[in-house]
Amino acid sequence: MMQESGTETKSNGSAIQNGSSGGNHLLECGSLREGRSNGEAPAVDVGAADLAHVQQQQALQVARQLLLQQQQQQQVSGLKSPKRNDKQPALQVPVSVAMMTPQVITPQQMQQILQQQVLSPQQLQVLLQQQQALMLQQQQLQEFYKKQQEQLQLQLLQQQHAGKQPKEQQQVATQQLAFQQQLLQMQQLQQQHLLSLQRQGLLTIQPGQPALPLQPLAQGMIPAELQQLWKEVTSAHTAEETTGNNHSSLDLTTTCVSSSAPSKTSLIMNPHASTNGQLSVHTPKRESLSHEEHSHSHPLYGHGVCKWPGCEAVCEDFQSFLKHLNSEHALDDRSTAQCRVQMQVVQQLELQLAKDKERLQAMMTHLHVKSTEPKAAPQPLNLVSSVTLSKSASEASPQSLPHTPTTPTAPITPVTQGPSVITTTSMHTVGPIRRRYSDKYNVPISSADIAQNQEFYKNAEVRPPFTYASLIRQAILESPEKQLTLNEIYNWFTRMFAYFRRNAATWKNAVRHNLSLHKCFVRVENVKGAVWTVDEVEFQKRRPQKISGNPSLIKNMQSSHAYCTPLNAALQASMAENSIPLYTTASMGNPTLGNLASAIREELNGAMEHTNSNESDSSPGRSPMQAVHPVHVKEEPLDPEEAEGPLSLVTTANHSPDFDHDRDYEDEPVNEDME
DNA sequence: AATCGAGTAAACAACG
DNA sequence: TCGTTGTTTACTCGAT
Repeated sequence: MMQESGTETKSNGSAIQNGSSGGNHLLECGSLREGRSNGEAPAVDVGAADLAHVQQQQALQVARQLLLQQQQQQQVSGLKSPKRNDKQPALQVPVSVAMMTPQVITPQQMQQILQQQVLSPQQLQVLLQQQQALMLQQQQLQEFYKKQQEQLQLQLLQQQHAGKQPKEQQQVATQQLAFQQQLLQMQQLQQQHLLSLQRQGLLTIQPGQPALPLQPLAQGMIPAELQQLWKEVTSAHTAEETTGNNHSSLDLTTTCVSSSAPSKTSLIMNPHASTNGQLSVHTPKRESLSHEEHSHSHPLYGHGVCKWPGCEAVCEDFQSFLKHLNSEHALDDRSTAQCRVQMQVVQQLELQLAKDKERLQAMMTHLHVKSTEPKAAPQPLNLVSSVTLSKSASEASPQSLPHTPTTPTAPITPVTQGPSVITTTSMHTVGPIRRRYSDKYNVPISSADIAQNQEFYKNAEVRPPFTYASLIRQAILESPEKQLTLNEIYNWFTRMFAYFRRNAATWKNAVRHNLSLHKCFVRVENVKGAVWTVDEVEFQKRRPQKISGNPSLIKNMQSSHAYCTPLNAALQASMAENSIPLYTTASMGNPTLGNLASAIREELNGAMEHTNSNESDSSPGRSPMQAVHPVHVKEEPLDPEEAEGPLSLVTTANHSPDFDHDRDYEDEPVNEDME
């Protein structure tokens, strides 16, 4: 087991590297643009030539709003794209989102079409059929594409092992290219389809709007939805005639706005990304898209100002804004150019977002948070730097463990990390702990974290980021008499930390080892055996050597005047939030949370004290708990006869109100009645 | 590169 | 005899 420790750690490192490597290089969309310029033949020629001018304007507005909203939606959602293998080799043939998300009429668009009632039911039927056929094609293509991707990855894996460039890979790559071309053709087809719609006045697409081409597949309506919509509309269809001409200069050259934003990291982190290559984006509701609704949420209108880039024209109300929009930002070269600029901006922002996400991912990976779905577990944000699990845990439980769900007070998980990153599964793949922040003082500890984490560690099988020595000391200090038998220390571990409910042989050995090794733990004999106490002086002695790392942090800790004051305040606030009794002394009821918190704070204080080289142990930073602690300073074990005094009274007393006598932990039943 | 602290494993002895 | 407790050594790893 021990020999595997190193290898496992190394393998973790390699996994981390794999996980953070391989940026996605997306295909240029020049070919797409080129293909589109060639194919403008309308696929459908529906006789909708008599659209009324008013309706036309309305459709124009609605379509613009829709498309803008969709664009915003995509920006917010980080361009959801099919989730693929996390460990994509860097050589993987990249695919642009545009290719993976062919154009499909979105529900909003379809809704708009239907609401405008610009088509007869027969015409809609035709459109419906076309749409269904297109979607069927897309699904088939995407399935094929997925297979191709998997095949390619297999090839690449083999190639990595062999260190050569086999011909098969080139063949697969060629196939990939061919398939991508096929997808391009598919998109062109769909764009033609949309173009035809647009020419019929069904859709008015502002030039440069990337929404349509970027529309993810899942946002397209599934046939069932279309059918349902179709029924609704046909049942309520009135014979309203629609006439008129439309803008026909649909500018689709901006289709390739699909940037490289959906990087791998965004895939990993996107909680909505499903694993089957499809998107789990919620299907937008078929809500009514009246002007009133849009007037409150028009992306280009807010606070009485037109938000068109570089405009900022004041519009008294939404109607005037619409007029302004139609007049000033009509479909012309200028607006088109502005749209393109805006697209560039969006693209850059998406790129930046992708980079930042990737950076975050790398940071978390570096901090031993395994983000490989479905691994990783909820853990406190402040602990990620040091929370790792021993290999023994992973070896003892290679299977999926029935993890205890985290409590409501579980520490907050990193932001933007969806379930794909923070799940309750498997934390047992990480290497052994080498550093704990409680001893290193280089990670800021929030008191809220402490209080919350205590509850967290009770339930979540996450290794506490404290050294054995710190935990042993804490266990002893929490006891009323500041002394515990070995078995009681064991029980404290298992009671306070779910992690120590397994692999008992390992950590118990470590506890014994620490008790013997460190001078700060003093064995005191009594009639029925021996108890362990803490020599605070020795414990404080051993810490200065471990002050390390971030000097600025220590400086900050020192410079933050009255460090303990905000800590206490925050701690109390946090405990109040969690309905935890405030601690004042160690003898208070249920003092565990406060004690642990204060103990850790002591360590922080100790670090600060020792950085101030002239400080003595009796610095004002001492916690209330420590103030009342009787400090045992004994270099030699007590004479058994001496120990028969008051100390012996508590040797068998289970002082903790919630002491678990009946808890039977799986690896090794705790011997509760040893004495 | 050397050193140190921490974690892990294991051998061993004493003891009940 | 067996399990627990306690000590010690050896080793690895991460940080400095």
